[in-house]
Amino acid sequence: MTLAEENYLKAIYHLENQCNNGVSTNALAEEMRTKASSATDMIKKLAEKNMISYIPYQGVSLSKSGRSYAVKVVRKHRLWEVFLLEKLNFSWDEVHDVAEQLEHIKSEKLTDKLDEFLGFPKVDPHGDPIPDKHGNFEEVDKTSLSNATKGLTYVCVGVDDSSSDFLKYLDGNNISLGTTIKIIHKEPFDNSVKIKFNDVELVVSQNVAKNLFLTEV
Amino acid sequence: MTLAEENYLKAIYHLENQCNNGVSTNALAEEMRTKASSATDMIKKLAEKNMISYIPYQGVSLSKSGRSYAVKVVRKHRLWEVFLLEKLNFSWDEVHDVAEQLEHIKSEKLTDKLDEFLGFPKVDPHGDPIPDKHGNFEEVDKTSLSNATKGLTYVCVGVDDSSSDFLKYLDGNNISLGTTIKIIHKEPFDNSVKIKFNDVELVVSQNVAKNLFLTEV
DNA sequence: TTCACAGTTTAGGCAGCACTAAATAATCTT
DNA sequence: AAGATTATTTAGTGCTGCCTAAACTGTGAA
Repeated sequence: MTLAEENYLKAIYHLENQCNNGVSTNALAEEMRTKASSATDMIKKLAEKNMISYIPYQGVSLSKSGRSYAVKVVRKHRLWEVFLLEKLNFSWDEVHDVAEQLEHIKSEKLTDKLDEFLGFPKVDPHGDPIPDKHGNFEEVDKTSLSNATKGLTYVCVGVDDSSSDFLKYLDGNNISLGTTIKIIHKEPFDNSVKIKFNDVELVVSQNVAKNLFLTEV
Repeated sequence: MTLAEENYLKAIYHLENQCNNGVSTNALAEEMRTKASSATDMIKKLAEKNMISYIPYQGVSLSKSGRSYAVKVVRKHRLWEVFLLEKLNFSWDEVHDVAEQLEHIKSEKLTDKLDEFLGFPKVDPHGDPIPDKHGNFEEVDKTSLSNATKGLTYVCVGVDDSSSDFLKYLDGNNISLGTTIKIIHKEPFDNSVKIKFNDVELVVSQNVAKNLFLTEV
């Protein structure tokens, strides 16, 4: 599998997780920041290799081996993120881009030794679960802050948009994974949410609220 | 710089270190395990980018920026080797291949943080010096076992052939970097050498002797 | 039901990096 | 110094992954 093929597989994997139906060519092209015709080319190659099932004009979905391969790449990505954060003291907004490169290193031994070195972490710095050696992992139970209920208390367990800007925003406001948050008020007008954590109150926009994942305590 | 370009630069760097004159197209092609015509193609590209100076039919040599770039790649390679050996418990015959991949990760921050994490090591598991952030390093003073003098005592400081088989041979005979070796006898007939270390005597072939580097104590 | 349009695929090209075969330059021999 | 040999380069090709432009498919609106 080439680097490009791995990236496409990963993109299909992420898109499948977002909406349960098949992945359209356009959606894939957009995710890959490329053109639909390029996506079609790659789709054919991946279908040829039995990594995806593909009916022209009907989108694609991962095959068993395709999903397994994608999960391996995701596992590597997330392990490297933990390594960068915990061992090399990267900040959580910096880890993603470097992990994008490291995830393509081909050495099962490396991956497993790294996993061991890190103490078999269960989640990455963004709260996403890390598959084990066999590809198994538990999805964390979570809802976005937008869907949280007024008056209840939650713990921050993940972020959806792992863009550097968003993570810096959270850093700047002292929100990190594990922060306990109480929902003070939900403003219907603009869907902003007033929250309270560490004895401070903060109003966050709908955009922020949608990208912050919580679990009720 | 693409992956292929980086590998060519590194190859030119290694060849320049071996013989001081310019690097011939054929030598480069052989080092890269490719054909001379492919080497010529790449030579043109690298010359275009001012990484090497090139006069057709006269071989190539690294420019200032080419050497600087090559040294950066070498630095990364050797740092990753140390990481794999010391942190992930790879054996010294396993580190090379994985480091070949890791050396191409593009992130100066990663390299420098890794260097720091490892405690700014001076040499890699094969005894080769690790350039610092600025590309500076000291060549270790060493002679091969073939050139060692009968009766004198040395310390093993490096290996030339970092092939897995050779390193396994050394492992199997309990020779590692730091081992103190006394030259008992040099056999003129086949250039084999009888050495003594850790109270055991061993006869090693010319091939082994040429690839083992020592420094006198 | 048909038409318009969005979504998708095909056709044809381009750049990177490899290859083979052929041409050319440098060097060695005698 | 000329021919033979070796080293190197050029020409032409294939493969990957991207592109644009054009053709095609499927669907929703009239």
